[in-house]
Amino acid sequence: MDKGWGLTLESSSDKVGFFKNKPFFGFNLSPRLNNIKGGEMFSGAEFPADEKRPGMVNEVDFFSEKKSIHDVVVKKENSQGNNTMRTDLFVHTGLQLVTANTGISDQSTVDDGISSEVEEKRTKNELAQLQVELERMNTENQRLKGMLTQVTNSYSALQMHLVTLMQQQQQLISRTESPHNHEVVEVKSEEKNQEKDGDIVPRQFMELGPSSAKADPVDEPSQSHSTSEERTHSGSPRNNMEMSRDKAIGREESPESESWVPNKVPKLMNSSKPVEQTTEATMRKARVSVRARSEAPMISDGCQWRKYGQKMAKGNPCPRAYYRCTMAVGCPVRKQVQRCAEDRTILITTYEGTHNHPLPPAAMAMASTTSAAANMLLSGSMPSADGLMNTNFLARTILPCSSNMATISASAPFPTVTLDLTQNPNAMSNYHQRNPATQFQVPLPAGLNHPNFVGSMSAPQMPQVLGQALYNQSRFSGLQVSQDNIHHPSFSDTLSAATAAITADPNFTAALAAAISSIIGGSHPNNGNNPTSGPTSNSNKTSSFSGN
DNA sequence: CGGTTTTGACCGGCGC
DNA sequence: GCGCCGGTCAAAACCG
Repeated sequence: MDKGWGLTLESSSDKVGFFKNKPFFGFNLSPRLNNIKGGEMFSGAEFPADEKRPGMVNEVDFFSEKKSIHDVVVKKENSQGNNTMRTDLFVHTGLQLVTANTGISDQSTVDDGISSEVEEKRTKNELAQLQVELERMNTENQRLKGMLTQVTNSYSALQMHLVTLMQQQQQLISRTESPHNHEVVEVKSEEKNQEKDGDIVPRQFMELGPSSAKADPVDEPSQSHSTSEERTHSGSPRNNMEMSRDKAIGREESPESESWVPNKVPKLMNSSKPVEQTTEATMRKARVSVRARSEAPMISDGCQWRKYGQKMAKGNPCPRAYYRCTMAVGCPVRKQVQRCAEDRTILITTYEGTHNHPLPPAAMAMASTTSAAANMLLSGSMPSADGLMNTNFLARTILPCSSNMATISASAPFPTVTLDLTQNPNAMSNYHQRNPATQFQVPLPAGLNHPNFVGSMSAPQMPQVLGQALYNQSRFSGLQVSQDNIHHPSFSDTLSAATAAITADPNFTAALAAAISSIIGGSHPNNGNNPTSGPTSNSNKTSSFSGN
């Protein structure tokens, strides 16, 4: 049907040149009608000749001799329609006039008479209406997307601001209660004041690593500087890494040491070390771990990663894969991906480091998520015990609906924020009723003498963090899989639902988990490998790693 | 052919 | 000092 129209125009275009570039009814038919694009419609080779005939005949017949009648008919139809119909009529009429003026059409006709013409008209009107409707909805959709982005960002900023203020309040309390924290509190407050001066907006980069503490220039306005700088002083990731390692060992810090510092940071907890350095050590090791239910080998976060290692970790039969960000030369950001030992449907992705390059929007959302989490993790002031209590307190008081989303454990050597997106009684009803505990871990240094560490990511942060994560996930999927829409047809719906849940539904965690599950449940084009598929992929290798 | 993955080797921290 | 372990390297294999 639409092909016929295209051919009609194509035929006319042979004689009426200006028609080729003229937008007209049926030019951008909605996908549900046809995939014909504007250019294709006039390509001439698209359709077999016999397909041209019917539409052409009808159309030409219709316009050839009975312009007056046609007008009457159209008007009659239009009188039943709404505003959209009126628009259609206008366009339509123009087409007819043009076609009629070309004089192409004089192939017998009048046979089917007015009835077929009316039918044809009606169909065209419907199509035109659909097209206009589609365009209108697209426009509306774009507008809403923009609004959502804006609202999300504003919400994030406000949330962070609120949390920061609350933490400051907590710090004051802590200061009065525990005088030995005095020094730390002051330092932290200073940092926060700096943030309050305008740095609270969601960062565009993952500031989990050294940069946050060390006047890292890699904040949003100066990303290009940093990138160029990074490129000048490190021709390759290898060089960069070696440099970082040397610095880490020698502790001869310079502001440019933003590259990845392996978690081999030598003992920095000596009492002789200044507080600032201890803080930096903490920042250096700060991690954000995301737990998400996913069948895919790796959740997508908007960045490009290259696998550089895989090992068997003790206590987990699933191998741990190591990835390095390859979006820019020398980007220090790494991540580890591993399946949960208890439930292999859970994928644990741990981010560490700071990007030294601009990120795509989706990755920025994720970066802001992780950065917010890390900031929360690193910006408090309470020592471990207080932090634990306060976090839980906040979780239960401020976000009672998700009270068990905020827990703190002291099992990891580095401060780690764990965003658990697996808790969803609805979406995961089939399995995983066990293990309900670890939603939001803020592991503390085992040594405990980590005066600057603060396990105080407060619960109010969670909606924002999770929302951002979800938002990112959705947007990224939509962006990167642009040619892959078939696989994720419901991203926007998921996003909308999840966003609505975040903002309105007190049980947002359940909705989020469901949304995340649905999003990352499918395969992702980025995931060529299967790093966490368990010991199957390289079981022979496994022995050499675990080896013992 | 260039980029990515695989995988055995290596390194450094840490506990005993 | 030794062994374990986490993390990384880098050559070879693989892939599009």
